Amino acid sequence: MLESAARTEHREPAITRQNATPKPIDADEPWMRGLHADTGYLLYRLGLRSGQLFNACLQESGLRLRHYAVLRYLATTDGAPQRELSTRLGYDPSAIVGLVDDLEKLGFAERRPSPDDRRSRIVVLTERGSGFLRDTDEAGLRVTGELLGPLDPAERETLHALLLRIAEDGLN
Amino acid sequence: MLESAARTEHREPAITRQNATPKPIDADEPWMRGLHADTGYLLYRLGLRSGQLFNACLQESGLRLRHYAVLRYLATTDGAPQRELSTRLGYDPSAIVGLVDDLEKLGFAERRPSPDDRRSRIVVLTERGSGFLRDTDEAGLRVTGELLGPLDPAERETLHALLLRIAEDGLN
DNA sequence: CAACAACTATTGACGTCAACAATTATTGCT
DNA sequence: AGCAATAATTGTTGACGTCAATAGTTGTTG
Repeated sequence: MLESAARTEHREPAITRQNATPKPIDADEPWMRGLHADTGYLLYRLGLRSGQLFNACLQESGLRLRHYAVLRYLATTDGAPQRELSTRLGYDPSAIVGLVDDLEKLGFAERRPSPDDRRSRIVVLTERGSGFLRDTDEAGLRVTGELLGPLDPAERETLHALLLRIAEDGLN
Repeated sequence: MLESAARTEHREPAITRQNATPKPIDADEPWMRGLHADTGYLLYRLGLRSGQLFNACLQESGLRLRHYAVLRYLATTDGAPQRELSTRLGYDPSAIVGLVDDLEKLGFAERRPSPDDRRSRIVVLTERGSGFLRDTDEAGLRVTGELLGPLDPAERETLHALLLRIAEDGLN
C-alpha cells in the first residue's frame, strides 16, 4: 500500500492551456480498444473532456463548472439554503461557501437570512444571475454540440435518454 | 473576472469517505430536468461518478485511476516510453515520473533502457502487473455493472458504441 | 567533425484547490 | 436549563497542474 496514494481522483487539467494534448485517437488502434473496452472508464474520460469544454467556455466569465452548477440549481428552485446545495450537488459544505462568495461578488446571487432558521442562509438568484444563465445557455449548447459531433440528432436523443436512466438511480 | 477562478475543473471528491452524498435523484423533479437537460453536463456528472466508483475499488490496492490508466495502456502496447504515456494519456511528463515510480515500487512495472535511444526509458508491465490487472478487471466490470444498473445488455451495448463514437474524434 | 538545436526524463518551486477537522452560532429535544 | 444536532464558516493538509531548469543524449548542419 502506498502511503500517499488514493486521495483525489478525477481532476481535469487546467483550462488556461491545452495540457499535453494527447494525440488524436483512432478507435481502430488496438491500444485504444483495450483502454476503452470498459464503459465505466470510457465514461470517466468523456466526463473529463466534457468538463474541460464546459470550463473553457465559462472561463471568460471567471466562473467554473461548479459555479455554473450552483446557478443552474438555484434557477430551478428559486432559493435554497447552502446545506441543500451541498447535499444535492455533492459538494462539501465548505466548498459551497467559496462558491457562493464568488457568485455574490459577481452579483449573480445573494445570501438572504432564512425566516425559519437564523443559522441557515438562503441563496437566491439575482436578476443579473439569471441573465448570465440565459446568456451562457447557448454557449453550453454549442459545447454539447461540439462534444457530440459525430452523432446525428436521433443518436443524441437516445444517448441522452440512456444517460438519464443511469443518472436516475446511479447519481449518488 | 475573479482573481482565483477558472483553474481546475473536474476533480471528484475523495474516495475514503462518501462525500456529502446527495439525496437520491428523481428525474421527474423539475430541478433535475433543469440540471440534466444538457447532455454535456450530464456526461460530466456521470464521469465524476464513474471515477469515484473506480477509485473506490482501486483504493485498497493503493493506486488511483491514473495508475490504472497507465497499466491499462502498458498492457495494450507491451512497453512504451514515458513520453508516449504522457502524450497519449494527457498527463504532464513530470506526472508520469511519479506514477511510474509508484508502479515500480509495487512491482507492477519496470523501467528498461531503450535499445535505440539511451535517453528514453521504456516502461514495461511485469508479471505481477498484468496479474493485478487481471484481478482488478473483474472489479472494474463489477463497478461498471453497478454504474449501468438499470440498463439491459442491449442498451449497454448501444451506449458503449455511442460513447466510443464520441471518443473517436472527441477525446482530445 | 565540431557546434548547436531538439528531445527525454527528471527535479523543484509555485499556486490552486478539494477534502477533512474544528469552530461558532443556533435550534430542538427532554 | 442543559445537551445533542445542525448550518455556515475557517483553517489545515495533501494532491495536483503548470512552469522553469537541468543532465544526458541525439541528430543536424555548417
